[in-house]
Amino acid sequence: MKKQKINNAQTTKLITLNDIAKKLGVSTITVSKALRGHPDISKATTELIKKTADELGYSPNFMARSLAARKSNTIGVVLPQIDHHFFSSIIDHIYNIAFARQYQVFLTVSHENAEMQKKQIQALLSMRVDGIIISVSQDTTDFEIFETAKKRRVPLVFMDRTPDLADCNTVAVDDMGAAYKAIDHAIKLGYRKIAHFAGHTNINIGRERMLGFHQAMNNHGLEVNPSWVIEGDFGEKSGYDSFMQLYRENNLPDFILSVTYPTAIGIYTAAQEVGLRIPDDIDLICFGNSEVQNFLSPPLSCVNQPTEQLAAKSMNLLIENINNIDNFKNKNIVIDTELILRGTCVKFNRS
Amino acid sequence: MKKQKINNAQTTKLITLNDIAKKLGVSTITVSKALRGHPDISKATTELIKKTADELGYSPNFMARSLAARKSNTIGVVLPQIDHHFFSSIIDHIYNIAFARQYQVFLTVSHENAEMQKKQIQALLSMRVDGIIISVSQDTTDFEIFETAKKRRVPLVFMDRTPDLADCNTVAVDDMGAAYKAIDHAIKLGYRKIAHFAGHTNINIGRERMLGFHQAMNNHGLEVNPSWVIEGDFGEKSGYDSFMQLYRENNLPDFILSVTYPTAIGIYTAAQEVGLRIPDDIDLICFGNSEVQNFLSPPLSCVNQPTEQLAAKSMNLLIENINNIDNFKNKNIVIDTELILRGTCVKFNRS
DNA sequence: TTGAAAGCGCTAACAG
DNA sequence: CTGTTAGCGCTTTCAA
Repeated sequence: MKKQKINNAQTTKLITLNDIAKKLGVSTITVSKALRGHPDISKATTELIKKTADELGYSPNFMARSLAARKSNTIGVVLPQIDHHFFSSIIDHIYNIAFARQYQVFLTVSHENAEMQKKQIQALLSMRVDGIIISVSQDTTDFEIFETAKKRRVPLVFMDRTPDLADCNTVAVDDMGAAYKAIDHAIKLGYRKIAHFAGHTNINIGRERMLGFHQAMNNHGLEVNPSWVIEGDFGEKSGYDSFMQLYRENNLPDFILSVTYPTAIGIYTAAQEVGLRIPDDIDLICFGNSEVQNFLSPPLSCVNQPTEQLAAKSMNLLIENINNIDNFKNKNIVIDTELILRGTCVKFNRS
Repeated sequence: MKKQKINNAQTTKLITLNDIAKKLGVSTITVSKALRGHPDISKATTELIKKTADELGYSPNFMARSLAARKSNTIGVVLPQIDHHFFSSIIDHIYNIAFARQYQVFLTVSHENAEMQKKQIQALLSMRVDGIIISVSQDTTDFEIFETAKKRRVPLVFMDRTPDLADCNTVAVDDMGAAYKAIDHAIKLGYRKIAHFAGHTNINIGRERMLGFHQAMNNHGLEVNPSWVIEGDFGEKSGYDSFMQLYRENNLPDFILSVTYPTAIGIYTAAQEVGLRIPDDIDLICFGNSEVQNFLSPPLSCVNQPTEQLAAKSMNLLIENINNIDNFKNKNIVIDTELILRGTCVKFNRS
């Protein structure tokens, strides 16, 4: 007695190349080639195969394809945050470019946590991404995982936030120059009691901004008051806390260079809370632009970090590297910035 | 003469299960099991294998694993935008939950374009994701691709923005109730000349908000002025344009229910441009909360849409469905909202 | 222009 | 507790 094979509901089998091949009486490989538009196959056959595939609702299996081809056409992106205009704008552009260039992108968010970041890079390597764009988490001190990627010959591009690593691809903003510009501007306005709410200085952006700050002060012959240089992180709370600390010490400056836009928001919150007016009682400027800054009270001036350029140059660099793994020479790209002046940092308000 | 195999630099071969197996003199499958912590394998062997894998720098091949296991442990997420607090906050929570539940997530952004959205869903199906969470693009009118996913037995959860589709999983906010609450509040404040800058009404959120608006007006015996109900999209420009249109017609209302936060920003821009003050000359409230609304001038009141709940309930529902594909009954989950009152929509400003 | 052979790296099912 | 067999769906040689 023959056993009847029950084609139960669970097994709604997906159409494979083979199914199409059988139905058409050709070989699997012919179908494979036709579907990819390979010139080997005659136009007529290609047409027929494509049509049949459509009718059957064929959907190529990405896993199988990548496995066999040893290429995933996928890039990984590791960002420290996503719910922050700077990064969401960047990722937005990255998706666009990737789409145009036929790449899939795997985005992961480390939440400023180096442990997570490491796991995520491992996962990305595990998915055999062709390359990775990464903006490192603020607490990154261990670079081993980057070396691992390198050893595996998976190209890396560090974007905006780069580690202290010799010979790697970087695409960053001229942070030092930008900080210099901002402080220079403030001093020319008349400010003298100038503070810097800095981020982590183990990350390039924190360090560079700090350097630019000091350089501008020096060049103008101004001393830096150490209690006005506060290292924190890049978040809102950090801005709030730093402000409050100085307020309690009755040691508030006239002007603050805020290391990020969220930090500036923290300063706004704190100032509002203690009844101090911006820019009259205390003035500031921050790094990072976003549309809503126009509608803050007062509109917040900033150093613009061009997200589209960051995204585009990072992608180009990465793809360039992917297409030439063997003798690629790492590049370090620096992008210029400009001051965007709105309601803060535009005039000296103390008499 | 024997040919010498040259192990050139290009071929930095990745370690495979087999390599580990050979080195240890065990079988591939033993290694496979050990690495996955399968109870079949003795503790000692497992330890040894894990150690060796580490030393060799083994990284499992996700493609091969998924292909063989017929399960990718990956979910797809399709969002209409990302550079917008509402969505970036949601995706943030989704990543967190996915990580905790051992899922990889593939995020795609449709940019409010149904064509793109379709391609992206196809790509996701091609990657054999286990399920998809989607917030549909504003111009979605064709639901075929959703049916396709259904046919392929890939569970779908529509989040926040849901299509007119019978029998599907949805997680949404009580938009009608929220709009009602907002308008009810405005009317009680004393407003009578009330407008609604609506989004696309082919999408549930646009339609529901519109319904709530009308219902509240009706219940208070107020007539709706048709020229004050403007359908547009969910973006900033739409808010700006609608405002300007009414301004030019000299037909401005007292109060606007703005369909999203970006639309409200558009209204702020327009008002500023023509020298009208909010909330004194014209008042408003919008859907969607974000921290910065506190710092707008004036602070913008809103209907809060709890992003964490949206993310969590969507993920739970999806995973529940994935784990029980066969006899899962679709669910429709509705989340309550609340008014967050700040500097707008708090008092009637006309005499 | 088409196809056959071989294998990508892994795992399920079962046998020992 | 360990291993064998078979195959996931596709593509890359290379031969016909």
